[in-house]
Amino acid sequence: MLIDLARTSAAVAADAARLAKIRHLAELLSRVDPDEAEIAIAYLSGELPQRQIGVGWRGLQDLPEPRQIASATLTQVNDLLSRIKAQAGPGSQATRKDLLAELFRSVTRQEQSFLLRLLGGELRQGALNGVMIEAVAKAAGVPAAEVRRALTLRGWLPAVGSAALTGGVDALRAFRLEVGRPVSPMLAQSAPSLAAALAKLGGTAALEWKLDGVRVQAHRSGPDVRIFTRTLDDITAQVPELAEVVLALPADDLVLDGEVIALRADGRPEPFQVTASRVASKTDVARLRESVPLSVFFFDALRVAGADLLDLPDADRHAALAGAVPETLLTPRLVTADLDEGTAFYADALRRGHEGVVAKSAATPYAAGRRGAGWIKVKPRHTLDLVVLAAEWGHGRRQGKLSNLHLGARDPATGRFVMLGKTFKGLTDELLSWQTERFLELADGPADHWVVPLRPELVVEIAFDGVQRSPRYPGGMALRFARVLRYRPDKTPQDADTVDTVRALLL
DNA sequence: TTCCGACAGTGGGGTCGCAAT
DNA sequence: ATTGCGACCCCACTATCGGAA
Repeated sequence: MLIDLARTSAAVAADAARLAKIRHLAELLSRVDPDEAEIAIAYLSGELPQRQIGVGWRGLQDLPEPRQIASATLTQVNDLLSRIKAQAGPGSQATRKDLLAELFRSVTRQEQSFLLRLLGGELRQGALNGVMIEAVAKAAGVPAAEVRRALTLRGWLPAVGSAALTGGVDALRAFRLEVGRPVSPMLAQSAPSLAAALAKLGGTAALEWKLDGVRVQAHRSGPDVRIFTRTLDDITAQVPELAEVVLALPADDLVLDGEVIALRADGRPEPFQVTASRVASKTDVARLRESVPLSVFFFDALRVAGADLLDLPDADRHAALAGAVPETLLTPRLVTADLDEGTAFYADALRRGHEGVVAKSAATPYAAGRRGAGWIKVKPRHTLDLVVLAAEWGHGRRQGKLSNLHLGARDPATGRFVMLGKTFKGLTDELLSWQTERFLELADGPADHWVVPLRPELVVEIAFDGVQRSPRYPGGMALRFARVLRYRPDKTPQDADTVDTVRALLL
């Protein structure tokens, strides 16, 4: 029953302790019908079996009142969500809305609240994939490591968890790397400097250029090639030149990990927006590949010539990769324990317009998620002193706090401030409280509105990765990945950085 | 007892495809 | 032709719990 999940979710949310959350979830999983286990695991980890159904925050407005008595089963709810997803073409939005209303009319208030959070993509119960892995392990009586391993290979916890509940460890071990089915990609942590990254890895590391493109996983079985993104979406049709590259390799049973990127004629990278736009385009691909050709650089191999490599150390996997693809397709790499040598490699990557480097432990096997810190990215950081122009009220745990800052640079020509973007990152709870009070003193207009305009008096030091062209902001440029470092009470708005300084970073 | 790894939460800019206007 | 929405590309950071040291 849906009500059982809604109650479990509420209990999970009410307990701060992770072990208690795991207990609540495991108890639910222990009594769920095996036929509905996949749905239960998906919903309680904030996912939908359909992945996405075309309903977002807007579609969740103006829903009907709940009924009094709970009767909906998981299968009923899930079938309705499938019907919503299946809508397409003229009139589909109205039909979607009708079906969604039908769903919400058929459930109680507590179920509505759960569905709203689930469909809105913000479960806010303090448990998602990571906690659910533990809960599945507990309910199925298997080691969590077995669940994690199967998840890496299958990439979809509801399927893995359902198998674990039914078939235990044996069922989990049956998950193998399958060519044509994407694997959860290994992710990197970050470090503030190359020295810090090398220290974390303990001496010798493999350094690789960090290219500012789109992560791809290439699968080839004989003549069949499939290309997947980080979220395991199939983008083969959008990147035909990549499929051709893989098809031209001598080995015909392959899974490779790499980055696809648009390069200019001189070999320097295009801005990320160019690569992303090209990769996302589904129409006119044949013409686009002439005007914006994509290049691919591989940095890992999960399977070469039919041999699975995931459990091998990085050094061995890379050796296999280097044997399988020509050097022109390899991400430039340097294995070193020497900081000076590494620094020169990093500086060279930046000079050529790339994002930074990734430092890798030579010993680490391939594992999904961030566990193990086998990969550490290092990127340079810019900073600017900007003026807070406005602030937005926060959600969730930031409710009641002014959270999101509108940032502006000084325009010497007009004496006014030009907005360059927003940020909510880098703020401690203490700082959030302080700035909320301070902002209400500076409020220049109604403070009960979503956005609270401020007199431009506060200077804040902002870190960011770069400046990009913006179709949204008046200066035609925006900061990428802006975050707060600290307030600068010692500075006045007249000391703030200017739009000219920012524009110089765009070029 | 202290430290630190892993998670969840809170949102950022940009772009595409699609349906509605 | 334009606008709004959902989805997904890139992502940084803090708070918290609980196992490791």
